[in-house]
Amino acid sequence: MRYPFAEIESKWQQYWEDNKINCTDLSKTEKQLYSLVMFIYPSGAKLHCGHWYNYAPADSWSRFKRLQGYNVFEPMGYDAFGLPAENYAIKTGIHPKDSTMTNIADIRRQLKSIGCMYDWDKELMTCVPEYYKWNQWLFLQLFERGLAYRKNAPVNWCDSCQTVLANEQVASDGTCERCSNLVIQKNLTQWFFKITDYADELLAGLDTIKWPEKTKTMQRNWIGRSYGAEVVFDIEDSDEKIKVFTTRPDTLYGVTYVVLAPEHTLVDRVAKPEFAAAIAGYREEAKKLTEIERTSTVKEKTGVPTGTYAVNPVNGERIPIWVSDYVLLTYGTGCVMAVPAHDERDFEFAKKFNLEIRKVILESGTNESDELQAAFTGAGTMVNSAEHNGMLSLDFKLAIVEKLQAISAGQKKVNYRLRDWLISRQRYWGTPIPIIHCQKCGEVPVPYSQLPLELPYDVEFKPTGESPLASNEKFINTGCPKCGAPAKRDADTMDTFVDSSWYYFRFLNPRFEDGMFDTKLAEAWTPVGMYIGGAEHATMHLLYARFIHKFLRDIGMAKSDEPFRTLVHQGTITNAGAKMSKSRGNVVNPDEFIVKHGSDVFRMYLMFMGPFEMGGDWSDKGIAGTDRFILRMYEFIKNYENITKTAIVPDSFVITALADEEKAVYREVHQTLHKVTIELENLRFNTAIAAMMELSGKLGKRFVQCRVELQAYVLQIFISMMAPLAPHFAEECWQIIGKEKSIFAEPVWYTVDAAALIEDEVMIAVQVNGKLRGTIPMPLDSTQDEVKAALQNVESVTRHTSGKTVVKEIYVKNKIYNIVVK
RNA sequence: GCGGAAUUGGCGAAAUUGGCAGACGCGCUAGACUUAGGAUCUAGUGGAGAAAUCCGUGGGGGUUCAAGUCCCCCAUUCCGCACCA
Repeated sequence: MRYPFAEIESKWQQYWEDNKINCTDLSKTEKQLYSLVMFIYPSGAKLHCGHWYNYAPADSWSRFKRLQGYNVFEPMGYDAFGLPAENYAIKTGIHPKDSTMTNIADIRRQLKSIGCMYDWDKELMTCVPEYYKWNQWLFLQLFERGLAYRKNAPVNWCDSCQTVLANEQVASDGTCERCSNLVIQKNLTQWFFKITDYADELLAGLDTIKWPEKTKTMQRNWIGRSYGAEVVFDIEDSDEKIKVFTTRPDTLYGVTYVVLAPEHTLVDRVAKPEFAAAIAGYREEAKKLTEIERTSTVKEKTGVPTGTYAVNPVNGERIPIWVSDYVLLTYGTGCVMAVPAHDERDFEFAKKFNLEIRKVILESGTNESDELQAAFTGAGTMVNSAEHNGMLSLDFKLAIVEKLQAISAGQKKVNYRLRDWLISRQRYWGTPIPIIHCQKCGEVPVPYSQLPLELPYDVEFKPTGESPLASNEKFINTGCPKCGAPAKRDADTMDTFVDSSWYYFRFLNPRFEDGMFDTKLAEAWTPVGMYIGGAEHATMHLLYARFIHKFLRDIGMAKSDEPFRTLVHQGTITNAGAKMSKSRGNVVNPDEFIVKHGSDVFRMYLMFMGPFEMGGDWSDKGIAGTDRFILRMYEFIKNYENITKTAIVPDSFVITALADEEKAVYREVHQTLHKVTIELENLRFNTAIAAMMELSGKLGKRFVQCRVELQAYVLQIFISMMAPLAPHFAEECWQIIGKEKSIFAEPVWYTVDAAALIEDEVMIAVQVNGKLRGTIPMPLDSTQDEVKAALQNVESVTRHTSGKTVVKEIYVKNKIYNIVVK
């Protein structure tokens, strides 16, 4: 005998679609809940078990909320622009648009087979002009406010993808996030979004949202705010100045040299001619190193002198200027004041090149004359610091900044690790940047009336390091909107993270034509109440979306400060220890399980495997368990056809009025309901399912002894508890017991009867010297004396106490009785 | 190097405030029903032992009447950050 899942599942999916059960009425804003999963990238690899592991439980949570009476909006769409489609085109000659559309059609079919309550009327894809028009609009809005700008900067270049990457897209081992090729540095003029303007707010906002602590920490570290001072050093025989950022202005008297990053433009201007050759050589060497080699903490320090000296603003000392790759151009000012005595890196460098190490902060318990074995980075008392000697370094830290300010040689400064978001990509399959470059007028925005600036279909994809659009004459040549002279369009396209940084707004009405999105709907439906997706986006998508949301708020489009109120990361499903990916060839296709077991069983199995946020290595070993459970329940419920029609089912029962067998059943159902409600609320599907299985085992013989009204009542509760976890199954069973309407059309979630949670008898564990010697049933809330009296007759206990002295007795009501004997 | 999370039967995993370790499921064993069983049902199932009992939550110490849970040290795995001045 098998559970006829194929008929049942297609029947209900058809029913949901025909009756628009899953279409949310967004005009009803009472008890509204926007429940979102990260939309899908439509690659050729199609849907794998990892996607199911994300989407199915997210849907179960949403369905649970719907049954509880929330008006839930659950959309799905396609993050359809991006490099893989273009790389595929280079390999096969199939146009990205064509392959993407084919993939979307396949993936849509697969998504529908999960049976999620996606509102398909709101489906969207980012690669159509109706969508990316608004990326361009957003770009122009940012541009008008100076938040989109172009600059020449050393950028991360992936030679295999033939494009630049944002910092966030470079993995920590210096490889490309997409293709794992080694990323190199290149100087290019690129478009940036000024996310740094929002650094402080992005940091502060983290305290207001319910996100995993780990993700918030990652964002905090990524933003990397640090407090300190900017100090200006004059350069001997030059009008140039060196600005440095330091978090330790208190060590200023201990500066014995200054270091510039090799790429710093100042290097050429300050270096003495006789040192130029050595510097040029050093720079060449530095360029060859990968980011990871260069920044490795174990690498030995290298560097070359410039022959020029800087002047310490507080004591007028001449200090040599060096060039070293341990200083990064992209952090702070690209220049560092070196204090070898109090900084580990400077200490190491000074030791190697025999530079002076001067102690200016004395560690308590040490003498000024003691030789430093390592840099002392803690706080202490000032020494060798002129009139400030004897001061506590912590006090001096504040005082010195005031002094610097007074002599115009520095000021307080907050510095960020976060850098502006580089959004240009030298690729085809993305949103064209709506800028025209005119010889006379410079960067001229494409007028709003001309949006969307459409991506042409006919282009050459061969990666040349230049955007494919550059070679499309028809696209690239245009007139300047300002002066009319011949001009060229920007040939780059936008990072696809621009698309995903606001898509949750667009979902509310993807066909909206009067603006980027319907702000009225947005006001009622955003921020997103529950957002579920992978943790790998912690410092990319999830940071960009917060930034864009705040920007949209600032231009009056959104009312809230944050896009995603609650965030949950599902765990990663690996296969043979590795993340599933087409290139590794370890993708597990869910389709075969759907064919063999059906969608509900597969979904339940995924949820039953373990905690949602944990993930784990793929195995289908236990799927028989959920399969058997569903079959058993189906067979069981089939015995009670139309029971709700034949019996008059009351809304509630008074437990005291029930017979003993009925009481037990009633209690078990409510205890399970209590447990399942809490577990589902917290996305602990595994324990919710376990509780359901436990209940099914317990009902057993007693169920048939119950009056028919109670039987119907119990079945109703049971099916509604199953509905979020196995929606097709529940719909079918709901119909079997005689319900006319879909359970999701008329949602029900039952209320726990508190009276049913109270047991009148409890099992007390009895210990002697902490070792379990027996358990005895006792009436609820029995006193210590009552339990003690009952224990006299328990042989397994008295055996261990008789003839011994009782030292102590501990009784925890309704739980445990521990006798300590000697 | 720094930071975080984890480590529980043969396997996936449960376990309020410290209070009966192993719920639930897989697998396994035995039985039932069957022409058959890779279907289904029933019972058993952490290890050792005939039993009483003893031992068991990565390892070692500690606190406590009582520790998977709290404290200290160590190991392994995964993740994040990695010269951030």
